[in-house]
Amino acid sequence: MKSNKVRVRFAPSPTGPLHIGGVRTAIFNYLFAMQNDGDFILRIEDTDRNRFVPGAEEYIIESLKWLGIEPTEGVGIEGAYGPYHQSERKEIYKKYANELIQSGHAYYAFDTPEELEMMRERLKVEKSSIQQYNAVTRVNMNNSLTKSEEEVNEKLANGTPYVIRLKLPDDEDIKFSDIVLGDFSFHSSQLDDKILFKSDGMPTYHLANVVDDHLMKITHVIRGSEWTNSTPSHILLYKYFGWENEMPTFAHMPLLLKPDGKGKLSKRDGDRLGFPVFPLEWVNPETKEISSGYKESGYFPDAFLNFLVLLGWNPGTTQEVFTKDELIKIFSIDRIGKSGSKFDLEKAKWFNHLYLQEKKTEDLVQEFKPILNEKRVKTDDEFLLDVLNLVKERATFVSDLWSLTSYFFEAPISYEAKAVKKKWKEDSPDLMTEIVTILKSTDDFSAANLEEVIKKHIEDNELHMGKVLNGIRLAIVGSASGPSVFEIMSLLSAEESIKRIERAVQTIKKN
RNA sequence: GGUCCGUUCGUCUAGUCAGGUCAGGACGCCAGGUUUUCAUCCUGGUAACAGGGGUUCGAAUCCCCUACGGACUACCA
Repeated sequence: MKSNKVRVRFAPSPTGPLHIGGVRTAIFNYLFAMQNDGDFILRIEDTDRNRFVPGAEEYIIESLKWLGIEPTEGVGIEGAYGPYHQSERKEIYKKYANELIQSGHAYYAFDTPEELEMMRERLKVEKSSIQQYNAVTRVNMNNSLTKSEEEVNEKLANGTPYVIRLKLPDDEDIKFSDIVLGDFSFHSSQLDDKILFKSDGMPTYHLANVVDDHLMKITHVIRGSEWTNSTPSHILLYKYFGWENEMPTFAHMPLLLKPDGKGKLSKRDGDRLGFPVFPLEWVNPETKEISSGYKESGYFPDAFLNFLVLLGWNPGTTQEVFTKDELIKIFSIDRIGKSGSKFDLEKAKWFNHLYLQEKKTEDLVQEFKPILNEKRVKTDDEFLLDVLNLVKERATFVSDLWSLTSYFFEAPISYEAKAVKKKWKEDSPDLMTEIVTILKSTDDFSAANLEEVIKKHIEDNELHMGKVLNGIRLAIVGSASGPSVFEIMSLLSAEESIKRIERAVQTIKKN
C-alpha cells in the first residue's frame, strides 16, 4: 500500500443540475483516481443557503451513477473523512478561521454592503488600478485592523455582523505550478482580501475548499479553470495553516464553451442551444420548466462519456473509441489541452451510432420493448430480434427503432405521397398482382428463396427490377425506404405480405 | 478598466517543450462505389497554422507587437 494514495474529489454545489462541463470534470477526476488505484470523493459544497436547490444533490449522484463514474467515498457512500456536506462542517471552518485570526493572517471586517459598494464606486471614479479590498484599501475600511481592540471586542460582543477576511501580504509573488497550465506567478497586490467566513456563519468556497482538501487528504485538485485566479489565495491559505508541504497538485481544466460563440457554457443555456447541456432530464422545482438530458435523448452513457472525454483531452494517438477501462489505462492529465472547446452534436451522435452497432441485438430488444409497450404493440422476442438485426445498422438511437420498424407491427394505412408519385406507375397494379400470384404459390418463404423466385420472374418476363421491387416496398412498408423487401416479406409472413400488396393494388390511386 | 490564460481545417484535435515530412486523424460536408430504394458500409476529395515583425540556411514550433477570444475581478461556487 502506497503511503501517499491518490485522492481526488469532485465537489459540486447543489445549485441545480450538473452541466456537461461539470460532468467532464467528474470524468477526469474519476479516470485519474482509478488509474492510480486512488479514491474518488464526492463532496457537496452547500455553503450558500440562498442558492440551494432541492433535488440537485440527488441529481448529481444519479448522473454519476448513470455514467458509471461513481465515487468511492463521500456523500452517499460515506468514509473516514466525513461529513462530506460542507454545511455539516461549519464548526470546523470556524475553528480554522479563528486560527488564522490568532496568527494574524485574517481579520474581522464590519463593513456593510453599502459601505463596500461606496468603496468600489469611489475607486472606480478615481480610476484606481486597485478596485478591491486589499492591503491598500483595507486601511480605510471598517475592520479589526483599523479599529481599536476595545471597539472590535464591543462589536463582536453586541452581535454586529462581521466577516473574516484573509490578510494578504503587501508585496509578495505567489508562485504555483499547474499540471495543465504550467507555472504561474501572481503578485499579492493584484489579489484581494478574500472573505473566508461569511456573516451568516458559513465559510466561503475558498476557506472550506482548502480546509476540506487538506483534512480529506486530497492529493490532486482537478477543477475548472474558472478557479485559476483564486488559486494564489488558496496557496496562501495552505501556507498560513502550515500545510505547505502537503499541498495538493493543481490541474485547471479548460472550460466548455457555448457552441454559438460567446462565453463558457452555463446551466442557464439549457435547451436554448438546440441540444441538452445536462446528462439527465431536469425539472426545475420552482418553475417546473423541463430541461432535456442526454439520457432521455437516447444517448448511451458509455458513448456519451467517450465523446465527452475527447473534449479537451486526447491520447496522442489517432484512437478515438475507448472503453472505460482503456481510458483508465491511458488517461493522463498532462495531455489535457489549454484552450476551451465547443462541442459538436453531430460527433456525439456519431459516437452513439457506433456504440449502438456494438450492442448485442438481444440487449437492444430489451431497450426497445418499453417503446413498443407505449405503442401498444404486442410481439415476441424472437421476432423482435430478427427485425432489429435487419434495421440495427440504420439506427443512431434506440428511439429511432420505432420509425425504422413500425411497419413490421402495423400495416401501412397510407402511402407516402412522394413515394407513390415516384414509384407507383401505371402498370404497378398488374405487376403486383403477378407478385401476389407467385407469393401464393411459394411454400418456402425464406428471404433467399423469395429473392430467387421473384428475380427469376423478373428475368423471365424481362421486367424492370427496380419497378417491381419498389412497388412491393411501397405496398408493404408504405414508403420508399427500408431494408431488403425479401427480408421484410419473409419476416412479415406470406399471409401478411400478400394482404398488404393486395390492399395497395386496390387503394393506391394511379396518377 | 485590472489580472491571468488562450488562438492549427466549419467542429474536436495531432504536431509546439528538444525548429527541418507540400501540417496528420476524426466528425461534418462533397463525389464515386456497393445496394431493388433509403440508410449503413467502402473509397476518394474539400478544408487550417489569427495578423505583422524579428531570430535562423530553415518557423505552426523560439522572441516581440497587434488583433481576437476566454476566465476571474460577490458575504456565488
